[in-house]
Amino acid sequence: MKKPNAKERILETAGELFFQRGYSGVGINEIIEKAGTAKASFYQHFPSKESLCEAWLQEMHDRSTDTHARLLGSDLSPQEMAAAYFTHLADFLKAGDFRGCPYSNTGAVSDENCCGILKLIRLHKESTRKFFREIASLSIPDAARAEAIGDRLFVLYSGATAEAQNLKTLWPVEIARDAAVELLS
Amino acid sequence: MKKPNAKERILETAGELFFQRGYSGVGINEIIEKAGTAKASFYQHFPSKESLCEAWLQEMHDRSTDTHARLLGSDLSPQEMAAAYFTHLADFLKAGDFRGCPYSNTGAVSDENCCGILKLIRLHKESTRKFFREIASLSIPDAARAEAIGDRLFVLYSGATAEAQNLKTLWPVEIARDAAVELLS
Amino acid sequence: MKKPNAKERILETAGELFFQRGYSGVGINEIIEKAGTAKASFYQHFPSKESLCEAWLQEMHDRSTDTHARLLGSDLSPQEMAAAYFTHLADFLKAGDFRGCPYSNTGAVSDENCCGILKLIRLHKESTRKFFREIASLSIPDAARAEAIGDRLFVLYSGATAEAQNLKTLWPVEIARDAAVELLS
Amino acid sequence: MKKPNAKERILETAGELFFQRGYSGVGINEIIEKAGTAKASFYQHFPSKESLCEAWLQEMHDRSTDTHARLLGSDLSPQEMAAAYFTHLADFLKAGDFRGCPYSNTGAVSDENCCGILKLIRLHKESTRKFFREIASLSIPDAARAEAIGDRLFVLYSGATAEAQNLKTLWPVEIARDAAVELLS
DNA sequence: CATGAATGAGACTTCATTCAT
DNA sequence: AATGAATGAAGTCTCATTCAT
Repeated sequence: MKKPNAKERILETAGELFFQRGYSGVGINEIIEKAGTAKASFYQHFPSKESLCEAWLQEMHDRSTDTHARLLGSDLSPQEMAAAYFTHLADFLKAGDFRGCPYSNTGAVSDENCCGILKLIRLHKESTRKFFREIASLSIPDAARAEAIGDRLFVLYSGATAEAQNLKTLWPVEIARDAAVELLS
Repeated sequence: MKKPNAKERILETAGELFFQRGYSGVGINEIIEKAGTAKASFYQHFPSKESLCEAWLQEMHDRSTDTHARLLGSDLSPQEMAAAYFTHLADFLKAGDFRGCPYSNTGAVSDENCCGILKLIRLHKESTRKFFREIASLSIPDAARAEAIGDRLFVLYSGATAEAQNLKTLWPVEIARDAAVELLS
Repeated sequence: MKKPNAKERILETAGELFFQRGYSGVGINEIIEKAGTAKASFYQHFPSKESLCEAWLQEMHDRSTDTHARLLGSDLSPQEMAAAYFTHLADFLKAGDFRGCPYSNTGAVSDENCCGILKLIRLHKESTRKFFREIASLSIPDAARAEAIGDRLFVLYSGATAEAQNLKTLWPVEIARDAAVELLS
Repeated sequence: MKKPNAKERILETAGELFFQRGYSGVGINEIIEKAGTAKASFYQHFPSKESLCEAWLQEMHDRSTDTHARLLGSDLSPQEMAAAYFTHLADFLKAGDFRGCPYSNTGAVSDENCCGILKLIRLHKESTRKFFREIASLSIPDAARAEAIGDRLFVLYSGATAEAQNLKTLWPVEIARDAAVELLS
């Protein structure tokens, strides 16, 4: 009755469930049941539900860091980079039933006690902000203006994600993409 | 020890708690305790926790409708209207410990079963979107372009609120305000 | 499926179980099962397992206070009082399968976090000590000597209870009773 | 990172923890963590937590047997022996944060299933009783009376230890020592 | 001889809700 | 209209133990 790789199965299962229904909407019981693990096996690998959430956020952050680097390392123009990113965002949202940004959603149910979680959320958000600033700096010579435009892209990105979730539609992403392309012209 | 207006006290108490800690982070027990009501009195006035949430969202929506009408009825220029709105948003966020948008936060923990809640969220969001479109239409003659710019303002507003919550800072709001003023020039 | 008087049944059931197997050896699940209550019913009446323990200790303390008062108010001689008390102790231990002193047993598994429990234990022990001092003062004119003898009776009583538990025998109680009578002569 | 003498380290660590917080208050996980051993290494040396407890009690019993023999073999008078023993007890209790008698504390959380543990407790208690009887026999010619007085010393010793633990004070030990000296005069 | 992953059972506590009065 | 007691289900987490390597 022993099954190996419990940790991986738990992390993968939890990732899906947290994404679909939110950190507070998913219990340990459901996670371990769907992962086919015993409760104690879970706590062997993760000291708490909170730490599981942190592992999930960290894993996604690593992946998004890769995506950012790949885009910035491509031979696309800044506008094309932004457009590609928003297109990728639209695909992601559509595929995920418009569940929005996992970081923002998690932050919505985390109080100041969850400092590990909150730190990861801020880390990811600042990292994404930096990504947009770098794109902006590629097409805008003035450094200060480039930073401001980068931040504007970041805010558009965040709003597009949030409202696509709230309204279950993709038009906010399209609006944001158009605005981004305009800002980078 | 009889206290009148139990329903109002419950609604007010729940509003504060839901706002501060999120719908899923507050239990009925805490609400009735802080409101000074009995368990069964609560269920006399609200058939479920969900319906209490709906009443809260509805109440806030009514207030924001008033705010929108007052702004649109003022003699401010479109840019001034937008600027005033974002300034008001900054004040609201600062006063509320950067808890962000109650609607988005509630949506983050509601699944498709909570259709009443989701409907109110969409109602409010569409109403806010319409508010920004009306502002845009005041300064942009072309109707289609005005709608697009209004939507852009709406997305900026949403992103500013979300990231102010995530990063516990006001710069996203300032970025959004600057962008809004620029778009309306 | 509703049953009234849950609190009383819980307290009675818990008392028996705590006494028989110790505070740490009995779980909430067993208590509520034997009491025929739902788990949430338990927590309606007692905020925690610890507070249930406190209620149990308090209840026993009240009973022992009555016993002390009744003995001291009787027309027995001091020696007869002490003898009666140790006889009563022997009966109690025999009836209870030699489980010893509930207070000492509970103290053996309570750390400094359980300050409410520890306070009740000390309260009861000091109260019992006072009871023995009062008996001693009835037959010993010198106040200081009476207090010392009273304390000696108290220590004998405690040791008799403890070793009757450890050795599952009554001779320690008989030894203590003989010593007590001798000390009061 | 290999560490030798895993068994000894486990026994030593467990001894400290069992003494400080009681048998039921310490888990295997904490023991092996503090001892720096792996779970399975523990079960290689001890078939169960219960058997670890037995090893601990046995070890302490051996040490106390030595102490008894050394005292009885000394050239002290019976009164001096008793006084020295109670002084040693006071030092032990003060040093150990008034945790009382490990045997009695362990017995308080052991039911009839733990027959190995209970047997060791009885063994140790009878051995201590015998020690006091031997002291008494040194100063009391009549054999029967010596045995009774020895038992009385034993009960005083037990009560002093128990109440020093309950009340976190040393006066019960002093009372018992005074009584012991008086009984041996 | 040593290890770390896996486990079933159970720990204490809280959830939103309903009942009888 | 108002109440406090009662509830089933679920919450997070820990227990002593065993397994394959």
